[in-house]
Amino acid sequence: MKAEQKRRQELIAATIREIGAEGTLNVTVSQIAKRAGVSPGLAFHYFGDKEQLFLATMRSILRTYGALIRANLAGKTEPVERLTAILETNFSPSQFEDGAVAAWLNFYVLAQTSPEAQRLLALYHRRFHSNLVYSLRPLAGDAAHGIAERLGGLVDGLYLRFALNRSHVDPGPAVAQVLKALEVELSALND
Amino acid sequence: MKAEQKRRQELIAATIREIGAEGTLNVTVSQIAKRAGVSPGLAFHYFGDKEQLFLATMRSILRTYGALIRANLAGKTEPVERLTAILETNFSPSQFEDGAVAAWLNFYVLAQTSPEAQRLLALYHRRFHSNLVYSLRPLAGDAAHGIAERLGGLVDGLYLRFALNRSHVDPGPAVAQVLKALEVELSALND
DNA sequence: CAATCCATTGACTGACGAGTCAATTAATCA
DNA sequence: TGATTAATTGACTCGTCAGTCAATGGATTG
Repeated sequence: MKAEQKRRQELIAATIREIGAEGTLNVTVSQIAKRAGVSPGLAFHYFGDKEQLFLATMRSILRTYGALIRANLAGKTEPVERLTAILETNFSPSQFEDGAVAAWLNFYVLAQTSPEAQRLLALYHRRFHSNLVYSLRPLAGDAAHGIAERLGGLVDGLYLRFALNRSHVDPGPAVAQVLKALEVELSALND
Repeated sequence: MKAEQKRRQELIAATIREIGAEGTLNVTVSQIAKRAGVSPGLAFHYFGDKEQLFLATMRSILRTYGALIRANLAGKTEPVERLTAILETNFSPSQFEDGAVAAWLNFYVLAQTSPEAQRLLALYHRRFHSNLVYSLRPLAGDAAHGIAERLGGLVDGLYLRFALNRSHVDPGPAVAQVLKALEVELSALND
C-alpha cells in the first residue's frame, strides 16, 4: 500500500513537469512514465487511462492550492487582510512553477467535454467565490456577491494574461492590479 | 484565384466548426476537409500543415472581431458610449458561436509554444488595451492605463468563466459585471 | 483544338501512441 | 524456506493520422 501512493505521486509530478515542458496535453504516457522513472505499463496500471491520470493531476494541483490558501489565511481575521491573502495566493510562485500554467490551460480545454473536469472547475470556482464573499460581507454587505464575481474574474483573466506573456517574469504587477481593484471596489461603496 | 479564396474560407469555417464540435485541437485534417466538402489533400495544398490551418483560422476570428469592434464604434464619440460598445462587443453572440470558445481556449494552449500564436495574441491584447485607453484618457487621465489593464483582464476572465459554465445561456450577467466594473472605476476617481 | 496551367482527388506511407498482457521480480507471510 | 500475493516490466497490437504524390479533371488561352 505504501508503494502505490508513492508511485501515484511520482507519476502525477511527472505529468505536471511533462505537460509543462511540452505545453500541451499531447504528451505520451511513455514520456511521463519515463520522467517518473517507471515503465509505461505502470501508469495504466494505477490510473487506467491517460485522462484519469490528468484528472488526478488536476485534483492534486487543486488540493495543493487549497492547502496553500488555508495556510495563508491561518490566524488572519481582519477582512481586508484575509482578502489580500486570498488574492495574493493566486499569484504565488507555486501557481507558475513547473507545468502549472500549462496544466490549467489544458484543463480549461478539457472542461468543455469532460464532465469530471467541469465538476472540478465548478468546485474550484465555488470555493474561491465563497472565500471572497465571506470576507467581503462585513465590508460590503449585499454588494459582496457582485464584488466577489468581479474579483474572481479579474484574477482568472490576469493570471491568464500574465501566464501567457513570457516577457513578464515577476507576477508583482498582476497582484498589484488585483489589489487595486479591491481598493477601488471598496472605495466605491461610499457613493 | 477565386477558387483559392473560396476554399480557404470554407476550410477555415470548417475548422472552427470541427474544433467546436470536438472541443479540442485534436481533430483530424480529414474531418475538417470532409466538413468543408473537400478532400484532405486540398487542406494541405492550401495551408501547408495543420498548425498553419489553425493559425489562419485564428487570424480570421481576430479579423472578424476587429471588424465588429469597428462597426460597433462607428459614429460613437462619447467616451463612455465607446467604452460600453467595446466591452459589450466581447460578449456578443458571435464570440460564442460555433467553435469560437473552443478555438480561443486551444489558441491559449498553442500560444505557450508557437511564436506566431504568441504574436497574434499579443497583438490582440495591445489593440484591445489601446482601444480602452483612448476612451478612458479623457475621463481618467493618467489612471487610464491601469483601469484599462483591469478591465481587459476582467473581460478575459469573465469570458472564460462564462464560456466554461454550460449552465449560463445568456451572457447578459457577464456584460453587466464588466460595465459595473467600469462604473466603479470611474466613480472611484473622485476619491 | 492543342497546350498549358490550376484545382482537386484519395490511396498510400511511415510514424507514432494508447492500452494490453504474459512474464518477471520483489515483498510478505506462515 | 517455500508459497502466495503485489509490484513492475516492456514488447506487442491495433488503430490512427499528418503529410505526400502521382494521377485526373477542368479552365483558359493562343
